Amino acid sequence: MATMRDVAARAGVSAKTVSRVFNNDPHVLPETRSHVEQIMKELNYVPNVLATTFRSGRSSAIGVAVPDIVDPFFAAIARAVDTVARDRGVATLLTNLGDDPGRERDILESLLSRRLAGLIVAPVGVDHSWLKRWTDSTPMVFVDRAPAGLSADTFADNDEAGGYLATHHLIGHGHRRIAYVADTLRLSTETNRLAGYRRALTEAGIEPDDELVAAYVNDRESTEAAVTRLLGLPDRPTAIFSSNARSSMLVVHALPANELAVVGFGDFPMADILHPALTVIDQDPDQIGRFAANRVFERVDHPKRRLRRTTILDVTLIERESCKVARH
Amino acid sequence: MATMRDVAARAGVSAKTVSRVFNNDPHVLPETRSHVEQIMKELNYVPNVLATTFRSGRSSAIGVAVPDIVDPFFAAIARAVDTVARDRGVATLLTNLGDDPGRERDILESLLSRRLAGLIVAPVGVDHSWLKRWTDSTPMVFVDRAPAGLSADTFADNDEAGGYLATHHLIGHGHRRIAYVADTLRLSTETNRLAGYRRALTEAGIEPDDELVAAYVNDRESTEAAVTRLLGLPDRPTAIFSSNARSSMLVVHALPANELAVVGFGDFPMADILHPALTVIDQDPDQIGRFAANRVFERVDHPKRRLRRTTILDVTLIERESCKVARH
DNA sequence: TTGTACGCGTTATCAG
DNA sequence: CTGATAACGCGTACAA
Repeated sequence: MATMRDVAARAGVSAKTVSRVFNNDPHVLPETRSHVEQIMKELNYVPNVLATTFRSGRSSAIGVAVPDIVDPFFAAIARAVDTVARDRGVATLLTNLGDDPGRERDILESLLSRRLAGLIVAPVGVDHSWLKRWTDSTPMVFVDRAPAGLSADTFADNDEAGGYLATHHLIGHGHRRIAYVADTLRLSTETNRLAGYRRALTEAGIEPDDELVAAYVNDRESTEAAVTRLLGLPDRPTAIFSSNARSSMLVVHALPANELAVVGFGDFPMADILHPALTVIDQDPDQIGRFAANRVFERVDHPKRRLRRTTILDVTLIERESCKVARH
Repeated sequence: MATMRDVAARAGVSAKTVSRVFNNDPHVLPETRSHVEQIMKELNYVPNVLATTFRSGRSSAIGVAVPDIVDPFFAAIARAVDTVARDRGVATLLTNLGDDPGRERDILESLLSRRLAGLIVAPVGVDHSWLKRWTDSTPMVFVDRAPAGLSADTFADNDEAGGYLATHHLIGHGHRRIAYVADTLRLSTETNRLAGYRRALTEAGIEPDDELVAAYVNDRESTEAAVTRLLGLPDRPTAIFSSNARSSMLVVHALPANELAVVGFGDFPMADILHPALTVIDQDPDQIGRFAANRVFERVDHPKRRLRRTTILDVTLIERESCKVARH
């Protein structure tokens, strides 16, 4: 591993000159430059990014932290960020937070202590006030969910509107007994979707019924149990609003085909090939990722510029077939 | 951002003592230790990982580079690596390579120049000889595909056996005209699967027919075109072997339901919910990720230990319904 | 145009 | 057990 000094010694110049050549400083004689470049090639010189970052305090990488890389929604956000960052010659470092809120701080702090140029987080924790210490040294952007106990740039979907849209659409198809299926109800995204669901019902003169809300649907057993319970209800539902993609996949799997109408929150690969093809609320993770990445760079380039902190993105309904299943 | 010196000054000790406390060096008086710990808490001291890594040369992070994070196969590998690394208190930095072989080197070199403890790569490039320069400073493990022009630890699936298994299974269901659908034919994984396909045919006394091989199936149009061509053949196929998950999703989408029997290489979410549910060759990405991560740490802990370089993992056939579609 | 001195935050060495 | 000093590789400030 050749260092700058090695190159300098071999080229008969000072380390500083090598540095200048590498950073395209114009104040170098063309002949000196080409000579040094020659030696750099010979020695296969690669600058130690660590030393550069350490010295300058400015890193050329941004971090992305998401609850679960395997979730196509978060994967798509990450890829979009990577695309934007790469255009700028910036590397993207992705990390999995997992679903344990208690670990979030350790993981994020380990990322931050690498002195990244910026950080994009889809949080799982319940408190982010401890991040204040980092906010003036590292631009931070939250996606999917806003932070708790901290004011920061946020790009989130209009979950309430999405919940409303889905439910309203099912009501439009004549349904009045509509079940709500969720994973955890701890996160604000879920509670907002639930609120939208309730608003649509109330607006249509339907009394929300807590018996129709099934939470903690996150694996095959819990889904089977929830579906069985719902179908066994005396006044059983004719439709289901599944509030996240993972639950949607599970519900579609557990439900006898064409038994109930279904609308899911969050599109996923293959949703359009199912029988019946699943009607969904689309979140456009690609857009979220691009916005978040651009915001990070905007904060890097213009630290003082004043910008609206919170951006709520519209969601749209993609109508396919599952919403048209007839009421039994 | 308090530094070690700040803590040292406030605690009335030297920086080295703070360092010792932080690194649990036993040679510190308990009272000194608790006093320093107190101050560290007061000042919210977080060590600068960058400086530590820079100085010591030892990083506490490993890198993972995959062609596409959104592909559930690679995402699962990455998550498995992360799980193993976290148990060891090591952070995982994930990066997207994209499908441009030309960019691979830049991206990997940018990761390596951060002086990671190890690197796990699912390569997309055609030459990796340039990596030799890094191999003695950074343990490297390849997954999914072996490197080209470089000898390194590799955990790959038995692609040839998988291709054979799938084709043999279809032959067992009475098919003799079996099409082979692929994305690129550039990568060794694909050519090995193709070799297995040919071996199964030959072994059954069936002459491989190049007209039945459709390559470059990677988006909706190319898939439509390929399927139309295959179905229009005078002696048209009665079954398809799709050699990767992405092609499988596309083929299943483009094919009229129950028109041809299908077996796909690589399982994916929802494959079991399709109509008919897709029979697949399962690759167990979770196992690959765990193996790769453990190997990295083994190389870190025991640099001199001699280990078998290449590990070929068995694949299995998950029989569902799509292989049973009758011959028309 | 080029070079010298110094420091970023931490750890290794060696002395006390 | 504790501290002073040097060094990791590079960039900044200033001098030549």
